[in-house]
Amino acid sequence: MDFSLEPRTPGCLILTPIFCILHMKNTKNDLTDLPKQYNPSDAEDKWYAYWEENGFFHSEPDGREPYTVVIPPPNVTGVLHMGHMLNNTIQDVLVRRARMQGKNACWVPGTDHASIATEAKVVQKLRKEGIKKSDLSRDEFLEHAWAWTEEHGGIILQQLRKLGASCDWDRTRFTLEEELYDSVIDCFIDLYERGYIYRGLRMINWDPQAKTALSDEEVIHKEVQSKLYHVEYNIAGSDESVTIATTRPETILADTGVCVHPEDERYRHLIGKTVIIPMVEREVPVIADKYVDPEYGTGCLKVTPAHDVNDYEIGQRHGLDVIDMFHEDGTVSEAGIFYIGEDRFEARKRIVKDLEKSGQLVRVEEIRNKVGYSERTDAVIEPRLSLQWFCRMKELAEPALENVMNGNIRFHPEKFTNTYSHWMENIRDWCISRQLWWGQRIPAWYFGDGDDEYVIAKTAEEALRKAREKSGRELTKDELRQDEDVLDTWFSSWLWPITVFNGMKEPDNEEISYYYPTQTLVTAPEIMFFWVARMIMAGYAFRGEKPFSDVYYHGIVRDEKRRKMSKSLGNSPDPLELIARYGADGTRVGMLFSSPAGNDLLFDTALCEQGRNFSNKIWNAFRFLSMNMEEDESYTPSREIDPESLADRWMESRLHQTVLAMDRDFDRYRLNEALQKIYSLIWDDFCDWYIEMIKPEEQGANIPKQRLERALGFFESLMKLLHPFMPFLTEEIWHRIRNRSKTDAIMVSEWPKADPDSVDTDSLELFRTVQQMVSAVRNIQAEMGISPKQTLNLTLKPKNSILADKLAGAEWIFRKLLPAGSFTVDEAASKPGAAAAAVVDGSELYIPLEGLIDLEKERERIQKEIDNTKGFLTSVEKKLGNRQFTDNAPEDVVERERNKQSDATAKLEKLNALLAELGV
RNA sequence: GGGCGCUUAGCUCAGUUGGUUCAGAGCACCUGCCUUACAAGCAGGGGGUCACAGGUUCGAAUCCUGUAGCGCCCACCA
Repeated sequence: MDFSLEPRTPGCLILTPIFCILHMKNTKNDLTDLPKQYNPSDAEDKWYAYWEENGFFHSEPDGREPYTVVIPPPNVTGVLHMGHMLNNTIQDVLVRRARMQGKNACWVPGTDHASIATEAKVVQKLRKEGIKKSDLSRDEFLEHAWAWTEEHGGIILQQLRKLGASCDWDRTRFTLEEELYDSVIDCFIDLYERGYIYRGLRMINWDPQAKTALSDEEVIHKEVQSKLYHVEYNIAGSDESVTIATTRPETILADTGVCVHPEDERYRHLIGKTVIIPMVEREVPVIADKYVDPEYGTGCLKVTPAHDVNDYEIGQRHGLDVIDMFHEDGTVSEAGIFYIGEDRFEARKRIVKDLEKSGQLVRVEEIRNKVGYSERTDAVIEPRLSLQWFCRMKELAEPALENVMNGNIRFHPEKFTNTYSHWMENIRDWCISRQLWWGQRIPAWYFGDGDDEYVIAKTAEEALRKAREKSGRELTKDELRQDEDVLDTWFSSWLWPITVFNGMKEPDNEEISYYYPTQTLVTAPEIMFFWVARMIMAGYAFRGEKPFSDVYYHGIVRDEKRRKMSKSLGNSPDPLELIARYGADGTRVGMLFSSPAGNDLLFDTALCEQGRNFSNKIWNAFRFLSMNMEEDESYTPSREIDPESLADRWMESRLHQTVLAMDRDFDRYRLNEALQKIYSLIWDDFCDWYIEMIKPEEQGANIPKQRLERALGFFESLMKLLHPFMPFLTEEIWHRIRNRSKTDAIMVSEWPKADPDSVDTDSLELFRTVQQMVSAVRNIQAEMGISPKQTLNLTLKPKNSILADKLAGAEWIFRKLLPAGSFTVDEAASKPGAAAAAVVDGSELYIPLEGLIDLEKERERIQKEIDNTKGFLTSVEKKLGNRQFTDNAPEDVVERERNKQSDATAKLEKLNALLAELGV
């Protein structure tokens, strides 16, 4: 195996390796170099190349705490779809944040050889070229497969770069590369020696299209409309007959018995007699077994041990013959006697006709039943008796179950532990051999005439030695035959967190010791059994330790109609087109906005649009700040706030508040909530209020230098908090805000520290009052139809003197946000005649509107307020009037209600007074 | 057949320990604004019996029981 995953770069994906440090232009109001709209594609390739060139993605073991994530390896020949987009966006957000927190973040990328899927694709491709797989030798076929893999392999990894994935590309692995291949073989041998792996004749799930055995997990049961055929079987040596119901009449040809319930009076007399199978005229015994449900069908069961799991078991119990009537491709074999060479479903049609002709088809009933389909080929699964390799699971499952149930491994959302435990408690042996060529070949070597004698060995040499030892014969190399089959893909994937660090071959190497156990696995619940559960088992089996601490299950990406996005439906947007249209950042935000853990994502491009708009908002916020820079002046963003400025104190508090909340969200894997918080902080708080407040007093003037530097300081922190979600834009802004050294990237900057002491609740509260007052004025402007430019004289009547001082100090804010002519704060103010008024938080505000006011409208406004307040007050008073409440509720709750009551009462009084002044 | 989950504004969904205007957010919608960062924008606004029926409690979107509808997982009923 000499396959290197050197990324092959398709033309459309060439990354621009050109990088130049951007210098901020301090050209006042010269916006020629800053377009009004943010253009993501310019920035994205540039910054990705920058990150890669500076080795920011690469991790080496060191003294820091590791944060390791292994990618769920996509199929090597796959292309990026929306599911990958979501999966990898989430991983990237987690990894980027961990990196900024100072952890040694290591995200290991790679691809999966996807045995059955890839082989199917290669077979299909060869068929188009007129080559049948059966015409090729194993080696010839593998050559084609490798060629295909090299041609298509790694495209998906290139595409992940477009998304911004901060994978450690130096660590890219492939499940079929030599080291991993070897590890899988070692694993097989080890489990064999420990007694977990055995070879046996079992009823397995056969895929007649792929011509291979499958595990139980690869069978999908679907409910379908079927026909239940009632067929008459004659009793030998009598005129009597029994009617038997079956959904698969073609298998009549392989019947070797008829079974009834031992206590079924209708059929008791038949037990021990002989029945003649229709068509083939074979005489088979009538047996009794409690398995039969007398209520179902006719209460009489035909037994086909070779083609049904239950029938096989019944056959075993009663010593029935086993007649296998199908070839491996599902066509009828010689053993079927009739319809030889016909497909199973064709044979079914024909036998129904023939039975009808012979008068043995009694009736046909429409029913709904479950039929198993191959997960990969969608072929109807044929239960088939076959010699396969199995892995015994019960003991392996024990620690895997225990450590999830006791919280050592946490699932997010937690509800999936139920599904997991249910499966683990009922786990069955795993069929691990596949009749394919693309995969790790089973290291079993047969000698002698049959398949009974074999040894397990890694190499032919070793096998020969062992075989000689075991047989006591001087065997030659030619007498050894290696098993033709390969291992289930998942038999290599379950080692992924170990083998990417070479932990099978060198269990104590520095890397595995440092990076393992990994931290978070991000995947879909669909593959919980295929992969997650098995990785946990392998973790304990081979390292005595969990493979990861947390599993984040995300949902399926669906379209607006809740249909799963798929190629065949054609309802899946091309991720690269989305990135081209909305930017990688916009697309990432769109994916995360509506995607709490565990929930399906109803994808809508409107969400990406929102993400793109957000990019533009940030871009323009930066554009505005840069407009205010003096030419030839250098600016150093500052996190020293002006303690005199309410705007600064408030913004500082909001920042710390948000960091605290985001950290909590991240700890609980609520990524969308963390995103929404930083989104709102930037848009609603920083842009809509903070920037508005620091705008220059006069047109044409610039924001004073220190104030601008503080704004830039805030902006930098905001960009850091946003970086895990929108890596490209934030990096772009980061470098534009100030000239930086080549290695000073936001992606390796420090995540803001959450400090509860920096949350100044007084300032938050005061600013909230100011906001409400400003909004009240704006409401009056809107409702009265007053132009926002119309100068207003503003009088505030605060509820107390402390607030009076504070509001007086905030005059500049009111003036900045409102077209205030005069501004008065007076505890003893009385309302001017023709004025609009509002009550905010116990304080009043008046706007004289001589000539502008519509008294009737104003009355309506006030009356509406009164009605609302009254409603609120009565509900509070009702509560307080209830003795049960005041006696039983905690003191502070009652106290709160009392406060509400007095506040509302006061407000109501004021409003009534205002209304009275307006006259009736 | 067994298990798990969901039902909150037109749509998609938050709502943690039952108690702060808790009935919210985004989108959509309505009104007014091209206010020199941003119309991909700004300001203002309307909209919900929290699926239904009971119960526990001073108090329920939140806890319990039942009903209906929907979804998912598991299972060998011909």
